Amino acid sequence: MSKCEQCIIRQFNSLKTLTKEELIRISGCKTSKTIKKGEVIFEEGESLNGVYCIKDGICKLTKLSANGKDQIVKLVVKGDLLGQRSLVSSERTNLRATALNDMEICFIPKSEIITDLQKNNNFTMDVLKHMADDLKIADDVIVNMAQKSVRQRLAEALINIHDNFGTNSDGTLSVLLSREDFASIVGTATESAIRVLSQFKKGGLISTVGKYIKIEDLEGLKRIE
Amino acid sequence: MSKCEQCIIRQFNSLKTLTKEELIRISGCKTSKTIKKGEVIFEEGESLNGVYCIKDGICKLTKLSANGKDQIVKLVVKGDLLGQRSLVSSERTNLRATALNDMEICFIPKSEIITDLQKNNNFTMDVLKHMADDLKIADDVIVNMAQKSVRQRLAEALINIHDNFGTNSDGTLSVLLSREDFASIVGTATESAIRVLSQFKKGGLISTVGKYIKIEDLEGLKRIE
DNA sequence: ATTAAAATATGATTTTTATCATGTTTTTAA
DNA sequence: TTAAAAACATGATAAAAATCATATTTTAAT
Repeated sequence: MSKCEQCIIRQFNSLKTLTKEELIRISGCKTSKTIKKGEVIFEEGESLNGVYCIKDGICKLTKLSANGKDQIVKLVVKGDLLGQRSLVSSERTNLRATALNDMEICFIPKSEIITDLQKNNNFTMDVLKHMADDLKIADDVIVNMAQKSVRQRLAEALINIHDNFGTNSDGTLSVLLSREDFASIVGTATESAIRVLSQFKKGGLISTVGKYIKIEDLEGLKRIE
Repeated sequence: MSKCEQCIIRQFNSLKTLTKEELIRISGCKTSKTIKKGEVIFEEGESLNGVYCIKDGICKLTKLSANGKDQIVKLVVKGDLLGQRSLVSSERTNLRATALNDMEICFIPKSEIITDLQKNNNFTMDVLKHMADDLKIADDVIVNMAQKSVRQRLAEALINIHDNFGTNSDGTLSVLLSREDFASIVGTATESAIRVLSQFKKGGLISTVGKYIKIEDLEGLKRIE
């Protein structure tokens, strides 16, 4: 099994603040998992007793609304930590995590990492910093959901995915999402998401390469009213 | 000037985790302010170099959307800390804070409290816990904004205000908001908020006592489709 | 390879919500 | 106290988005 202290991924998240000794201890108690596309990592309402470090792949965090539709709240990618809230509160998760492609993840038991949280203030501060960033982003999402049209939200979703999750060598968005997923990010009906994406394509704002989407006119997308 | 170590308000927020010595030091460098209704405590984009402890009153945290409308992201009341994010990051605020009624607040400089954040792990952990709670609430708001109708969102807003901020002796909601504020919480046009509240009143779900709103049928509000 | 299921697409219609218009009431300030 | 401004109210209309219906295409399973 691979060792945390030799894993590059930790540089991308709060684990980078741990000392070599702490990492070796964590490494000894972590478990690695392979998750297949579509598989659920944890359910809404489940008790998490640890955090996941995403070594590879992407997953969506969703919440089931009263109307029966899933809302995607966040996309979590390679390098991110998953389930940080479980470190702080003993509450159950409020979100479900589902793999969007095949993933490699490591599970670190809460019992082990909580020691670091209590002793290594650098670690706590870094977790806090990430949480503060997430909160700021969440506030922005609230404003967008409340004030912008479906077209605008979808245009922004494309731009966000482009900026935050990168592109393949041919310029297509590396994150592959179904139209239903897009609808679930934007908070609209699947048909509406399909319609708007078709319009974007007709308007030359995006193009498609197989199932992948390529942004052709970033400025145009930003200008959507 | 009043002393933090004798102030009851701190029991409601993370300051409760500070030791008596720490409190005395904080007390020596804090400044008290009176804020009048409608006054802005800080602007979006301002650099905050400290946190505010709300001794009395209520304020709204808003963000200006590209369409020129303000969106209320959170209501902050007596007992809450304001500007915690400034403790963690040196970024500018992403929200504006405006008093909804006359307020008493204390300002604690970042330079002083940051020492505690670095040395007193209980304090850091409590701030972290609050941030995690806020994040969970924000996620719920995102889902509501994305998936629920204006009627539902407004009904929930009333219920939230009732549950979290309490009522006056006659049962009216203690938080007094204009119809524009309600619209800004729910993310709708002011006219729509007025219309829906009128419907709720006609339907016997709420009543009004002067400018105050009273919930008459809590279960009915919860049943709104 | 063939069929079933899932995902994508698009039209027609209805519902929801925003916008515009205008009037009334309440609050504020001179 | 009175005029002006702000807040509240409501109707008419337009725009946005959801829903329903029905194809078509793609993917998965036998």
